[in-house]
Amino acid sequence: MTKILQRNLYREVADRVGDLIEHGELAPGERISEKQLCERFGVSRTPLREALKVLAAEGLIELLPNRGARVVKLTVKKIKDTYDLMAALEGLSGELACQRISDTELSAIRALHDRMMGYYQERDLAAYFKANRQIHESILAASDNEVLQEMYSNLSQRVKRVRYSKKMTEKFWAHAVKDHEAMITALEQRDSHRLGQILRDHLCNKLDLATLEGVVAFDDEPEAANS
Amino acid sequence: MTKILQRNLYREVADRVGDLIEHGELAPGERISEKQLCERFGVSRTPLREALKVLAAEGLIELLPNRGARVVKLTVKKIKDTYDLMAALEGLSGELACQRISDTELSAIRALHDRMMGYYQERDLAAYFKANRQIHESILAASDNEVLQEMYSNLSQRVKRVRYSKKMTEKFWAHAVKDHEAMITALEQRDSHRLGQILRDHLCNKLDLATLEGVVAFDDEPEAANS
DNA sequence: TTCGCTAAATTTGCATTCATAATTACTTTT
DNA sequence: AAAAGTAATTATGAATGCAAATTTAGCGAA
Repeated sequence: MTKILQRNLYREVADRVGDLIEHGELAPGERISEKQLCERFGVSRTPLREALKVLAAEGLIELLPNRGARVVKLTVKKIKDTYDLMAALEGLSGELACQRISDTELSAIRALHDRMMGYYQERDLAAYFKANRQIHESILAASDNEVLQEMYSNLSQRVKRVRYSKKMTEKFWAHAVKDHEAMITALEQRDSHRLGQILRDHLCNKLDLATLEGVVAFDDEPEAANS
Repeated sequence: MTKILQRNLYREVADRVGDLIEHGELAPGERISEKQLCERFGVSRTPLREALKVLAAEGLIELLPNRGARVVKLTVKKIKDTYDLMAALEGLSGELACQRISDTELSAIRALHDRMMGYYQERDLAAYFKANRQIHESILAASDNEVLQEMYSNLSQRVKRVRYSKKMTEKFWAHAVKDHEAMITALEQRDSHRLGQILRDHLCNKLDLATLEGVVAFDDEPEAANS
């Protein structure tokens, strides 16, 4: 039962503008020219403006009345706040997953976990990351809470463009692996409280503030919106 | 520093359509006629359609391609899921508030709490509810996490139209009051873990599934979206 | 009567056009 | 030359118009 995906022009445009933001082609704080984007995508202003409204509601851009759209500037605080939230949501997903997960879902996650451990042994970082992502997504899916999933993916979208240095240290990696061992144990024991705790802490580790400082432009006041 | 509030037609329309949904004037699952709403508000289709896009992004309505907009049907499961999420967010707000709250904010909440207890003694339900809401909002504000606040108010919007019977029983009320006593204690002790726990459990109590069953129409499949 | 097909009417999606606000460029004044 | 005020330009906000899809109504056959 896959979600019905609507292919409207405005949705298409919103996705593509989102990509531009993610890949930094639209700079943070930069004023988004409607005309320019219209020409780029070959659409009229109507669907483009609808797309901008949606992106604003999703938190990727902000709309200043009569003054156009701007890409939201990600400050360190904003990223930190978003990660705090995502950690809480991951925690909840773990708790719910423990209560609701089916045996087939569980064994699928176990298989993913074992595969991932193999990748760790081989030091195959790319494969490890992929399996890792799949595990977290599977737990989220097993939580069987659509609102939660929707909100998580929205938050994830917002910080997607932050690409902190991916040079995982050995120590860091070992720690993450240890987390995952504890995770699968808690999940198989249906220890919801414990899995929740692990997942909350686990995500916090992912956000290394030190590396972050260099990536995000400035942490000054978001905008001098008032005249 | 109040948020700059944009007064665009589309935002105005979105708010008013939101009100219509909240007050049940637009029935769940009902097809929303663009023309009808345009005439009602005296605006053209452009801002109305933009408003619908935003409302869809906010989760109040859903847009079917070429088939118009529908008010999202709230099933018992969806409401339950939303409350689970809100509970997690309230918990997080408590944890963060403990870490970040200032003394002046704290004493303001203490004052609110004491006032609320007075209303409880007098059995002034309306005043009690108002103070209660203010306390929760204050904690949320003290958490100093804008993303969290935004998400919480969005979720709260979604379930606003669910008005379960407000006949608070004595026992129930006493329990809530007890929760609040524990809350203010934990907050003053800056016991973040404990306050988080209390807030998570507290909200769960608010959602009485028994009373809910009668209010929400049906809990059948959300929609037969596929042909 | 019920089912299926076809055509009219309605509704949605998008482009274009008009009005208004903001920005830029230019002129004038000190 | 710098600052300030004004006109020209550009961008945004909203309304209208047109094409395509969907829904509704009407008709005929089983």
